Amino acid sequence: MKSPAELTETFRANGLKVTPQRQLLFGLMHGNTVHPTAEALFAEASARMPGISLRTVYQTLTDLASMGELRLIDVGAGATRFDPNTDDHHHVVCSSCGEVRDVYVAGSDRLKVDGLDGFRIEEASILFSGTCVTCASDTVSRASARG
Amino acid sequence: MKSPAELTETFRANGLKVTPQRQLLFGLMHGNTVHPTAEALFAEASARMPGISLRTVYQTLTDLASMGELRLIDVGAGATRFDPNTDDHHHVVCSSCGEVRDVYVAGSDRLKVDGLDGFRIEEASILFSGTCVTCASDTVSRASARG
DNA sequence: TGTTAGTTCGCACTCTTTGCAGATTGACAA
DNA sequence: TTGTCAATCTGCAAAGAGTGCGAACTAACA
Repeated sequence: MKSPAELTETFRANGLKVTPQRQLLFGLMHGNTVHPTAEALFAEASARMPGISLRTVYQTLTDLASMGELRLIDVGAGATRFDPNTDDHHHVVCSSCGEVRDVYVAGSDRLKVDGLDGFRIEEASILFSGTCVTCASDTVSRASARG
Repeated sequence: MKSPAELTETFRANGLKVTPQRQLLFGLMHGNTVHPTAEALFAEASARMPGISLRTVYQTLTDLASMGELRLIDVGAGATRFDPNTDDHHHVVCSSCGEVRDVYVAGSDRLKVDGLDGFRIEEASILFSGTCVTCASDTVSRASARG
């Protein structure tokens, strides 16, 4: 995702207005690596700008996504996550706490895929799921506490 | 997924009852390759057994999934799809019509993944998306009809 | 400073899925 | 065949995540 200043330019260039709400969201998303949900972002935004609406958060996030500045991630559980990292990458999600991290995969061009008959592929996304370090050690702690 | 007869055994062995509703659903899912949604399955089931409830369809599908007889697929658009194919495979979805097909991927063991620090990976799923043959030719037809 | 098109906000509403509870019915024993 | 009892079914309410809409508001530019 571009910087807040660059986004300001881009929005104006596209005939879109740059409102305080949007500037706040640009700032909250820039460099953000936690892959927040719209609700989470709304909570952060509300703390800084009481009265901002969830509707506006969704609106702005959708605008950014359609401009290619943001990627929507569906980890298959609950709400959509938003990712300002537009590099070619994939994700890993903790099935226990829901944490999402970016992962970089090399060698995917050498995969042999059978069954794509006729499909014109536009995208391939890999989602790893498992248990993060924190949740893994929590499990260990609880186990030893128990027994 | 096991055959309806085998599932009948398995269910009883697990203390679960085998009702007409369940038998119908076993039959509808066995060998099913269209990756139906719960709604779609409910429609098919209703045609054969008027009065069956959507709640029961969800219930049975969930039971089958937790027994490992069915896989839940989230193609990131609308409802969950159900897949009786329990082989190690992945999926491709048509972003135009929503059709889902199974694909088999070889070489995924040789992928180099960076960023999994500490995660204990339990699963990796690959989702391809693009345009299926039917939708691709439809687009062509419309284009030539227009021009 | 005025004009106007783009925004914001709140609310109603859709869609998918789940919780609940009373009525029903498989499964097994007698 | 009948009885018993836990498992199941159904319908309805409700939760979670978004989206459509319209009135009020406000950037952006002349």
